[in-house]
Amino acid sequence: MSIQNRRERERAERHQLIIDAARELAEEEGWDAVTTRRLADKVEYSQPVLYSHFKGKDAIVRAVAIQGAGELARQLRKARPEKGRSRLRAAAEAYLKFANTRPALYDAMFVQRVDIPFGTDDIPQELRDAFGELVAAVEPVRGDRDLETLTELFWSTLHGIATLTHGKRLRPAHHEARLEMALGALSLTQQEDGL
Amino acid sequence: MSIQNRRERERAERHQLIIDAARELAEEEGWDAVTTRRLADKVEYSQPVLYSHFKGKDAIVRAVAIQGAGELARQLRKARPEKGRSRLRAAAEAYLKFANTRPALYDAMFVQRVDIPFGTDDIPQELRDAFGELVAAVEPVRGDRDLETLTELFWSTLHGIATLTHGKRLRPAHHEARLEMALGALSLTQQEDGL
DNA sequence: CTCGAAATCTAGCGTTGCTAGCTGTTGGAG
DNA sequence: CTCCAACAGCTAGCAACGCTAGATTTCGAG
Repeated sequence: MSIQNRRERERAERHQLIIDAARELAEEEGWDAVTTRRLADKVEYSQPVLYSHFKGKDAIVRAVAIQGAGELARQLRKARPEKGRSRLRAAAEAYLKFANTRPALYDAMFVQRVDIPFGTDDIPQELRDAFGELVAAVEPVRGDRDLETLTELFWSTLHGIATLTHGKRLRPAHHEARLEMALGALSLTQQEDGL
Repeated sequence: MSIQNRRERERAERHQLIIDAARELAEEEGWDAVTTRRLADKVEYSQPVLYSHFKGKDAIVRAVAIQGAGELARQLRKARPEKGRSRLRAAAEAYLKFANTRPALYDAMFVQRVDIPFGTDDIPQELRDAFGELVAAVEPVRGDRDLETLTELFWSTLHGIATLTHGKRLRPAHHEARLEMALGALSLTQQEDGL
């Protein structure tokens, strides 16, 4: 039985090795550089080994994305406001910092057509966790608005800023002012209906 | 001289033919289906002809994207509020409708790594126009906030909603409520500083 | 030591974006 | 009217891609 165990352990290690190699390659040179040949080279196995671990290249990207969501959740969890600042701001800054410092990872998670199950039941726990952190950050400013809807709006705003910034479509110098304005808009004062 | 002219005219027509074919193919089957071979087939020329018009496939996508921006600008311009509703809402609805009904076009414009000049001088006029329409829609609710920054925030929010919706990451049933909430947050009431 | 199964690799398929170089057409010079 | 240079367009092919069939090596069980 212990031989079986060793084999399984080695297999799991290699599984993770592939994921790590893919992420590193993507972060260093972008996803275009992540070809099955280069990836196989990097882990020092031949191409078909990749396919004994993952159904295809997409599945590798998906695995990287899911672990990336775990990392994002961790970053959000440990983001606590300095005194005199809101939790909402701390979460927003942590989110945007993540998107900015790990653009390839962020791409795999939320930009590339990667079809992680989202709408349905089996959403990966990592994604639930990350969204949960956003919910917690939004809660103090919800007023009488629907919490989940407000979180989706918060997320959409952050995602929009992150992707447009990454595509150089927003003026970098105004990043702070934009964030300030976004937080101001989302946080305070209930509005009357029917504009 | 008229022979020269005829040649140039025919060339320009074929140029547009290629762009249209690429857009149609992308809208019908997604950008993955837009290969140089299929595109050449569709316009009934051989592959190398494409390269006498465009530097490469990227340049074709870019051309489609820029014309798409023109289309978006037109949609925004003709979006006028029904009575009792804000211009901001009319613009937001037109923007999201565009993103939703022409997802491939929207992808080429704002999602794919397509590197249209943005930050610098020579931004295509079509993009300036589209952004200008957003500015105009935001103006009535600016309060004393910076107009361009507020427009960037408005755009970011719309872009975030559009892309996350397309990726099935937001609950479709709550689309209306989310938009309502977004408009409410962006429109009214100046907030005090320093959260 | 031998054997069979499991693990791993070599080699190759079909498709991609792109290009070198041949071929047939055509408009202007003589 | 003839010729020919210039050019438009095509055929064919390259290197790199994701992926896989089938040969080969490895290694524990008997």
